Amino acid sequence: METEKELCFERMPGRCGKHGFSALGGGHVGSRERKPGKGSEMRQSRTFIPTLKESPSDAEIASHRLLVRAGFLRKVAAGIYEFLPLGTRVVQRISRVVREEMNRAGAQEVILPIMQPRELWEESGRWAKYGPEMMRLKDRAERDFGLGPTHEEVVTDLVRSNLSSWRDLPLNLYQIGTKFRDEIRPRFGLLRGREFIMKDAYSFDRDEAGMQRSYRDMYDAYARIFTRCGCTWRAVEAATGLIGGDVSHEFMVPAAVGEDLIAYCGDCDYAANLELAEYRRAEPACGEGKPASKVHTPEKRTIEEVSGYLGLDPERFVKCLMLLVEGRPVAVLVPGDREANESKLERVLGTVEFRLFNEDDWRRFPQYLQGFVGPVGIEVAEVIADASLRGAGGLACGANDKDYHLVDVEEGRDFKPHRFADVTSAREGDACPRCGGSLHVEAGIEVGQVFQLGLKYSEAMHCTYDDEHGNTKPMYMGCYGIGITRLMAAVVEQHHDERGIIWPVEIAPASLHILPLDYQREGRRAAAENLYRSCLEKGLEVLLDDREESAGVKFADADLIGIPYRAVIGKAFDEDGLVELQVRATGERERMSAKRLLSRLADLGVRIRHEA
RNA sequence: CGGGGUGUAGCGCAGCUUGGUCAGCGCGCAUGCUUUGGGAGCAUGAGGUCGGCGGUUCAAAUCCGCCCACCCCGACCA
Repeated sequence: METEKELCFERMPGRCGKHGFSALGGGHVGSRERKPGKGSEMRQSRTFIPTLKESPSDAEIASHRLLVRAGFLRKVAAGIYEFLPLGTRVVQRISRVVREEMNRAGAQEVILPIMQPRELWEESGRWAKYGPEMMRLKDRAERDFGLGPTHEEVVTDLVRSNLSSWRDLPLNLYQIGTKFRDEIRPRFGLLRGREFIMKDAYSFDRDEAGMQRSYRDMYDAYARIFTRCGCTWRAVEAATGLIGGDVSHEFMVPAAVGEDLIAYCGDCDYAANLELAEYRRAEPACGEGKPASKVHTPEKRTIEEVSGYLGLDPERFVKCLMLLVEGRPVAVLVPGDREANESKLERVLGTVEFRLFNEDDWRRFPQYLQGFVGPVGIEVAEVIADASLRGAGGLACGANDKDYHLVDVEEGRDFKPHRFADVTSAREGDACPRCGGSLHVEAGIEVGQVFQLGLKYSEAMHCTYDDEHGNTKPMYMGCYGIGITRLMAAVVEQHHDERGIIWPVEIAPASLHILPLDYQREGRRAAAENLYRSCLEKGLEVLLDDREESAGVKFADADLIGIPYRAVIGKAFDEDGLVELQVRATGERERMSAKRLLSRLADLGVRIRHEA
């Protein structure tokens, strides 16, 4: 019956598509005539919101669990999800904020393809470099394609072939679309999916200063976006990884489930991903000038074992890590109580082709005795020491002799690294590299990253322009990403309680949830319908729970779904004709007339929305 | 890719050790009546190739083999 009505409306001239759903909802209520409002219909009885009492067994973290339970999300395969109506609305809300801020910053929206020809990726060198994380496929003519994990190549190609004058720069193009990365291990629901929605933007400038200006504009836009989305966030210096470039910041949402660690200073504004966070080294301990001596340490191999056996602090040890770097052994020296930092090593070594010795490597190079290697007298292609070991004395280390260690070793006297570098991770309490203050370490979810790419892609792909003097120059590029769906999960991580989600108003699937209890009671029902209709006419996003469910069910679902404000029509209505406004976040309740409720919401900062 | 775990109704699970009244429970769903300020009650009912293939056996959800999917830890990483 409804289908017929819908079809019928579609065929009626002069009706635009966006009211199709209104017509459907309106038809359901009865024959009352009404003008279509600005807001879109959302009657719970007619909206696909399959809530679950129990948590799905594969959901571990709050955001995943709650988004599935509240009917926003369903899984299709590992790391691949369907967004149900409520989930889709949230994606649209976030996208709207992103669009507004991107447009305000002067960027222009485009739509770029997800399937991209191999040739473009050959040009940038990333067809070979990207590895199996890029999903590759062939079309019927056996041509190679990749599903875009990111869009530098395509957008660079677009710009180089259609723009060549300095007058047309700067330019900033962005899109909001689906990305695919064949993650080695998808996990945590939306936080690390394979298919996800991302906003990516690319700026093109005439020179470095222009690029820096574009970068700053994007950085500021990001700050506004994350704040509007209700996040607590922190921008940190970041590594550039596969995207490339020199300067980069990540936008992190602090959360225990975050996969990144960040260090930030309690006293100044220094903040960086732990992958590159620096710290100020303390003055190295010096020895008492005693000559190095050999001590018997039978079967003591780990720092823990040897330090316990010799009664020396682990920090007085030199941990000698054996690395296989492009097939050659390299020794890396770090203080015994410190962890080597893989991404720092990557930059210091200038390659990603390295690993810690595995069992085979120890067998292949029997001159290195596992558990007893040390810097003194070691024969190896290169010895790299962490900066904190420069000039240190009174050290203990492996003796390169089975069951022996050395003590009273001094750097400079007993061994000399080929070079010193920063190869260890900062940790809680270390000194800030800028101000010497105390560093803190916390986990965070990366929801956005901005890069100054420089000339990496424009030179490789000949993306050039002619300047005012007729000289051909490569464009300076930047790229800027926001994980829309990841942000959605991050917000839930930050905003939920034991009962469900608590959406920030700006990105909530609706602003107001109307809960008429005992819907059959005619007075209540009419009041709910009236309130609903005036909300729609005002353009307020509203969900009406018109189901014949018990009060408990309605409250429980409402808590789970997490719409920020709730209008309960129940007892108070019978007694005084009032509705009760409830605040999801705080549980506050206040009785008022339906009329006042709307102005009250406006006072509370609920934005009246118009259909996009 | 290595290690561990799980696949039984839409969801959550029991049953598997010891093969045979073993196709079960709770929630959800459908119908009817009663209920409606915190996940209601009664009654009736629908729904499952027990992940797939093969094997052992008189007999397999249960034992064996292979495969697949999903989850966790690690390696790895936008």
